Amino acid sequence: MGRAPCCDKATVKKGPWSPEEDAKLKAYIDENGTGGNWIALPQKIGLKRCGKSCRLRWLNYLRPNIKHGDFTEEEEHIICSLYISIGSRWSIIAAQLPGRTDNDIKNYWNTKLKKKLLGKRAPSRRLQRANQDAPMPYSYLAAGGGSASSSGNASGTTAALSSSALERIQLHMRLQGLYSAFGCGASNAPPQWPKLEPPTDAVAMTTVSHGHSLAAADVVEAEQQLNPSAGASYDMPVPGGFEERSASKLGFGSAAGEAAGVASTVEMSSASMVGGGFGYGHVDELYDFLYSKQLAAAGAFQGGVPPLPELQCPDGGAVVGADEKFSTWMASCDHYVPTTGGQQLQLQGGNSMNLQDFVLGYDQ
DNA sequence: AAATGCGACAACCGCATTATC
DNA sequence: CGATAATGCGGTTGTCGCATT
Repeated sequence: MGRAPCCDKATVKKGPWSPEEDAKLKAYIDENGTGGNWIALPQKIGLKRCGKSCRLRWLNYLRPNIKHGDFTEEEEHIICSLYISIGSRWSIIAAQLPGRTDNDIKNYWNTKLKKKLLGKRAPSRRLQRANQDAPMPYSYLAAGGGSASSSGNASGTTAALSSSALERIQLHMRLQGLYSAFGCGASNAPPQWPKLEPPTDAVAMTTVSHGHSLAAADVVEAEQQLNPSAGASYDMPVPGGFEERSASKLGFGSAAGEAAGVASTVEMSSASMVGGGFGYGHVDELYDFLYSKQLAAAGAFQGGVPPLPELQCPDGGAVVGADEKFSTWMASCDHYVPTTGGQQLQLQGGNSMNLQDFVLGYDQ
């Protein structure tokens, strides 16, 4: 039983849009708006296009005030910070970058930023297609993985792990490697994850006291997927940039930071931006990492990878694991207080975040 | 000069969610 | 309140152009 198609694929044109089609669509929407019905729109203006295709074309290309290319360092900064924090929620990330579309950001991440941060070239798509007989997540391949595992059926289970989660683990570990190199790890003063603040107002996004937050949540996911019977350690290839330690053993099964008696928490900050700079807390290291200012000197990635504590609600209650758990927590935990102007997340220290800040402005 | 590899971007596909009847 | 339609979203694929062999 297949899903009913949204349009008649036999009569609908596919592929790149012509300037004439663009002009028709833009002229109509400029004059009449979308009319609230994308499905009917192409028929109204005589376009042989699927309504979804029209919508996508409008949102990603024709809509006013769209910026293409030339991401600024600040934008990269925001993308990386948010990706580490929330994963591939491209629409949410896009909402923090006026004029950018989720598609643009997604493409930019996949083609540039990911390589910049993970430090390895992605195999070409052709190569990936050629290797389809032995499916393996890209990020795992990029990590040089696939050769050794003590978890038995690891190749199969690893293949099931989302690449987003693995990438975030990699980013997490790279940053932790940096922190170790800077001596943060040895001082029992865990570094903070980036504190993101939207560029336009005083509302902040995420930071995590005692660090390690949401990316660590992916470790929980990885742990569960690699071995449902928790408590074990896993041989796992160390991701990009760590190739020289590719046989390192990572102890994912130590109930993470709990062993250290550290309850990681999510907190949000309402600290305002200062003088055009980002109020990113300890994100300087991330910034330097992004722009390779300290990589060469780091002598980095020695001393092992610190434990990765799980993420908890501010009350120490629900442990936040994978993306889904984060969503669930965001939606359900009692720090999430409805207000008349939209949802508001109550944060540690009395700060708060209006969730409507994440509303996309597509129709403006 | 032709073939191949690769990066970048646009567009498509299908599932999830939301709105409407 | 359930069914259906519309929309939103993220992952994936197609295509083009440049670089390299």
